[in-house]
Amino acid sequence: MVALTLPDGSVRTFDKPVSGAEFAASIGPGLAKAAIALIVDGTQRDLSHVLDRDATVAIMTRDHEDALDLLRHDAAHIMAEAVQELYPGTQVTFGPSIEDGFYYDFYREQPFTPEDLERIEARMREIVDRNETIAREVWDRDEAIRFFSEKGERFKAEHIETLPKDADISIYRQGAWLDLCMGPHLPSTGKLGKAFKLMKLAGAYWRGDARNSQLQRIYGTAWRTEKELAAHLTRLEEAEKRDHRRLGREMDLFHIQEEAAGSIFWHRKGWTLYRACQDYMRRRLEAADYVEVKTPQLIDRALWEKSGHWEKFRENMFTAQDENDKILALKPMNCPGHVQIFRQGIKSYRDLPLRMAEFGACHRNEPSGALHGLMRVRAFTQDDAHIFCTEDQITSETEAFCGLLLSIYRDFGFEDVRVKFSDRPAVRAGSDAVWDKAEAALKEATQAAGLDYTLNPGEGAFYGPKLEFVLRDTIGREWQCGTLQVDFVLPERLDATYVGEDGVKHRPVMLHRAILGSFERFIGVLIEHYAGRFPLWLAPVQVVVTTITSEADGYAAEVHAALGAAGLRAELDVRPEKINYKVREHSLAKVPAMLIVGAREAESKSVALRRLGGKDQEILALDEAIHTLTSEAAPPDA
RNA sequence: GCCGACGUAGCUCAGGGGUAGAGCAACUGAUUCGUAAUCAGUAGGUCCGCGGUUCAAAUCCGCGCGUCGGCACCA
Repeated sequence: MVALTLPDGSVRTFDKPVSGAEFAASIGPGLAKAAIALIVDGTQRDLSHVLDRDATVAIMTRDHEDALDLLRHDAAHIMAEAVQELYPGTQVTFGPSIEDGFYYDFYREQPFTPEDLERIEARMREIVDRNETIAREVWDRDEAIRFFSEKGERFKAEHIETLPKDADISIYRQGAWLDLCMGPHLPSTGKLGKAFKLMKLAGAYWRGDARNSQLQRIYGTAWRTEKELAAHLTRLEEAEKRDHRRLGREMDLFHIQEEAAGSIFWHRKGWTLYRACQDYMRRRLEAADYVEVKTPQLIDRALWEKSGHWEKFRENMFTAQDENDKILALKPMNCPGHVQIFRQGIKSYRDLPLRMAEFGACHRNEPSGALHGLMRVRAFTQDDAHIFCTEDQITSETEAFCGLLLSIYRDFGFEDVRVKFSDRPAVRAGSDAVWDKAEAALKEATQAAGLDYTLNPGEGAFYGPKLEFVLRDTIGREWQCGTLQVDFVLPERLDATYVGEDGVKHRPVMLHRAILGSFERFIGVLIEHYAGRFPLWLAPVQVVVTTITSEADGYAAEVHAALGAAGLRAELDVRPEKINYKVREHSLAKVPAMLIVGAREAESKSVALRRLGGKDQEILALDEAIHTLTSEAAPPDA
């Protein structure tokens, strides 16, 4: 007797073991047809899995929340089958399901081309039409290794060797093709359906290690229905429209050119946005009792040797030589400079915590393949600060920092913040006792600030644990911006001390912290988050005054002057164009507000206020319009 | 840095061994118009750079640079 409990609590009993497919059929023919897998006591199984003991069993259909993963994983297998049919000699490696789709990494001497992708996709559709049965087999380990080795599948053979000795070696066979895989899988290839598409070719390394073989990765996307697929493709187009590189050009914010790869040419409008952010940050830091400093760009190699950067970070540092061949490095970080300021004069415990901020322009020689618009650059300015404090102050300083960070993110329109906590790495400086203390302090402070965190075990810096703050934007993408790192090492290396209450010299702890991260990156995130439609306080041009007829030109100039006097960033457009044309142009330029004036407005000293994207307009007295706009344009901390 | 693709007018892109092409933008002129494209005309090019092959190279080949998509990297 086998008693199987369904999720609704009902129990069905059978005289002898039944397969999942038979179990589904016993419930109903519709379910038998829709079933794609089982969940037995919480574990996913193939539909062919034999239920031979009492269990709780759910039948998974395509509508189940985990079904997409299964479909995508099968899509990866079907792609691998198609590739090996079309290109014999290609070796398979791994092919998992990922967010929005799947990929499979292949080893093949000859590169795949975009045309190959079309052929592969067409073959995949044939395999779906063939509706091959997918069957699980359990093989003997040595036999499996021998089989794959003889086939020339050296990556698979190597992989089996690294599996635990007691692991089941399961093989999935579909038609004439087979692959080593944990499963589970769909009952047949036809169940995948048609809602998939191969997307792009990319390089990847075997086991993710740059020292290993270079593999060719093919990415695809797969969905339950063709409608979902179409929606996904539309989402990608939308994301492309808000790409900060595209908007940066369209909105005349900045550009990059090859003579300065990785550095930004900020145009007038982009620089206005940048300054709005920087002015805001400066006010917030001042209000939070930070002091602002400025340290040198070029510093002698000797200091970087002392700080440890020369040893740990040399690869990423730009250097210059003076006339005596002395080597200077462009600073990649501000910390050593800040310690030099701290060391001037004698510091007492009464000076702590000392919060030293700098809008520090840093240069790092990032690998060429890493550069990406504003998001990954070689020259950037951090909203950097170092808090010199005692060990006892770590908790309160961290808590205050988290509060400040959340408030600032909220002002910029980000409510959704995730925290990653990275604890001690294998190779580290400092005693376990100090690490215990620092890790505990960080955790405590994070919780006190009301933040949840996920653990990144062993990912801390060699000099201390760290927190990383990740923003989620309007379309759900995540961006790492803020960071807080506890550092016991640098104060020691660069000999920073303070005199304690006991009259004896002590080492301060340094907290490295940034909220926006770099202005470049953060502005990139802002552009994409708002799709260029900035709130008034950030918009480079806040309002355009424009005319319906040239009769109103004189009045429009008065309005423009009044806006300027009220501190608004206003432009005047008196070109003799149709109003439709001008509205369209300024709308495309994403100017948040337009004041449109014609003969009527000139007569009554009023304006027609039109909001970006708005359907209609509001007729207001000029004073009233200025009042409305100036109050909206006030930065959130004002 | 690695793999692949790409680099032609301000932008988006076509072309391809023998006067360099379109749309939009720009400029000039006309149009005075009520909320997302008025009409006509004009001008615009080191076809990424450097070498090579060729009677002839934007086109073919080599090297370099850059960009894009991934991977690796992100102290």
